[in-house]
Amino acid sequence: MGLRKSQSTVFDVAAQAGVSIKTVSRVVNNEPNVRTATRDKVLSAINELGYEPNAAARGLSGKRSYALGLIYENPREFSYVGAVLKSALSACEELGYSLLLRPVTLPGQDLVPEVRKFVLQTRVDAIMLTAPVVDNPEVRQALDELQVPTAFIGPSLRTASGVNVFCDDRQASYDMTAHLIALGHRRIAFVKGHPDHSVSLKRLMGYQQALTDAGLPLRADWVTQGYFSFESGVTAAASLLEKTDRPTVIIASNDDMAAGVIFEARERGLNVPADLSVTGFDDTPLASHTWPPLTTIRQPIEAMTEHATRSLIARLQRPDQKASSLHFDCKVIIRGSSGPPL
Amino acid sequence: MGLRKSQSTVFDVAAQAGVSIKTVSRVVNNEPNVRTATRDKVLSAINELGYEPNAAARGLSGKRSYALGLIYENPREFSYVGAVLKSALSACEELGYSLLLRPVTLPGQDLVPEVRKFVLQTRVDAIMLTAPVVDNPEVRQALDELQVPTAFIGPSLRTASGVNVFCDDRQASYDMTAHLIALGHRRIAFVKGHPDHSVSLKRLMGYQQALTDAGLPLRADWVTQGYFSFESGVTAAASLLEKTDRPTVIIASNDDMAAGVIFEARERGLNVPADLSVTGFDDTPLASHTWPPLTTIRQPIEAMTEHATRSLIARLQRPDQKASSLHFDCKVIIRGSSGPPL
DNA sequence: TTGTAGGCGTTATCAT
DNA sequence: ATGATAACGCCTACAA
Repeated sequence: MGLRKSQSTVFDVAAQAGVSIKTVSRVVNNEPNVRTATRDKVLSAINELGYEPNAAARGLSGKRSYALGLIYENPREFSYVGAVLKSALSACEELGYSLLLRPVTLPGQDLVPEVRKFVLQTRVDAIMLTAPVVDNPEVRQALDELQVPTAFIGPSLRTASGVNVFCDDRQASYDMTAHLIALGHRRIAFVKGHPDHSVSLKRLMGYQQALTDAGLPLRADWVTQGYFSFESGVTAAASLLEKTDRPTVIIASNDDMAAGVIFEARERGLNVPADLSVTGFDDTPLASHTWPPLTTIRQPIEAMTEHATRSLIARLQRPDQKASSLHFDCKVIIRGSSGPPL
Repeated sequence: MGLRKSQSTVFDVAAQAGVSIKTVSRVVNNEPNVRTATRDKVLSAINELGYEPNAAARGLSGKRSYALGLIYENPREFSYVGAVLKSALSACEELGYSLLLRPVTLPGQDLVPEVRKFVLQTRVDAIMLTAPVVDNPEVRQALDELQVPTAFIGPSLRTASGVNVFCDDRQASYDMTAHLIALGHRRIAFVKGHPDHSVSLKRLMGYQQALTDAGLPLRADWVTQGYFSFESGVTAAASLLEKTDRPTVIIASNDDMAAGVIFEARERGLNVPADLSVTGFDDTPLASHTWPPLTTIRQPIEAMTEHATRSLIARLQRPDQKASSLHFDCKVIIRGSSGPPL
């Protein structure tokens, strides 16, 4: 492989424009105190030479790297993480930031060194945390000690500092359950989410509260453990549907599991929703693609992530701000997988 | 263990270990010619200080950034891109590289400046290209002019340089079609993929060739245009199934569309596979999650990507290598969505 | 085996 | 409004 054409630098641009490198820097960074005529000269020099600032030099010299880090648990499927990734990336791009990915594995033997290494090596300006890592106390403390500005996407508790975005999973779950009760259901089962995720408990609590408020008993045998995966939905459904007094609805704590429930129902020759109603959570693309399509809860992941990203970057300009937190509403989306009981 | 406002550098480590910064550098980079005792001293100093090398400084000084760039078309769903992303990331991590993402939009008005900017600003050591960008002539030329080592994942034609991984989509499609013919099908429809993707044509050709070899006519009205999305699968199925002499099989050019076909079949009260067999391509997670699960073609995306990533990085150590290309086999996976015709 | 000097391309400081 | 010069943290040369 030959030599790479050497890329032009601020010096080249400065020479071409007949100014100093500092002036070039000012123009590139949109700093004030540059005469319009001067700015134009520099801009056209930049154009002619095809100059692009070197991010490494910038990061070394200045204090900031113009990069954010996104820490997430490596998923089997990108339903949730994919949505976060996509909107974080587009917001970053628009604001001139890049996004560095750091998948981790939970429960991690020792996430702290990994996170430390990530932050220190890359010198990201800030970190974004998604569920379930967002609730990991070790990671949070490590970040706190490193003094990295952090955005928390869907944390269990709002933090004393940083950017928080969340929605009321408990309420959403309550609403879904109440909706099903209103349809006439009395035999309502529930598939819990992964125990590491704080939302799992919240969704369970909403379900239980709605039953209680309606005067229905809480039957422990109608609550099964799931792990947010399709397969765990299949397994959970199998155990719920083999009972003689089987439920008329299964509420799954996410769409992947709900798809698994539908799958298992069909395997057993049950019709959805005639014989069994099924509902999910998240309104991922999958929810529209099952047959019948899933009644689910739309959580505005994109909007939440975009807000978190923008707030985080805004906060980098003006530090020492207090914690901010923004609440987003969830919404029950009714599709074909649910209906009144027979 | 206390608060560390400023992160330690090679100088701190050197002082702590009583050596020069160059020796620290040697240890950090596993260079030879360091006495074991010296190495140990340095290592423990590194440990005590919690030193981590600064990637920006490294990138600026040396000529490599230890980062790869991944360029992909921003997807609606991460079925294909997600698989590539995941395995590229894990290979990178293992080899001490980071991965920078660059989603683009095709057809892009002007991808060249975007790609140029990406490469020049980040100074990535190499680029990975996925379909369909991998076949975009402008992008390829821009990369060529920038003299960036490139890996091509699933290119239409093998390139004169760089790393190529691909599999024989035409053959895979042929095999699938032949399998269906062997089952007794004679009325076989096909949903094409997005015209921007080179695999779309290959998959169509395999289908046509199999029909021809079996002495079956090519019916133009049984070939519909799709765009790799679930919705386009629904639309295509609708047009195929409203015919009076409808096909007994629909071969969709990817799993998302196949899921759409199943969806539409059920909407019309058709049973799969009794009334209609449906097949997909790619064996994404979705393929196992539809009901019935999809007969499809497994393309070893992870293995291909991992190989591409490793080869690319290996090539960075020893430049001036010739082009390499590795072929991976596809395999028909038979599941419940296909069966003999009635 | 180890150390010293110089430079990578940018931003920051302090002049002018 | 503009410019000279010093960091930034590391690596590549070349010495010793």
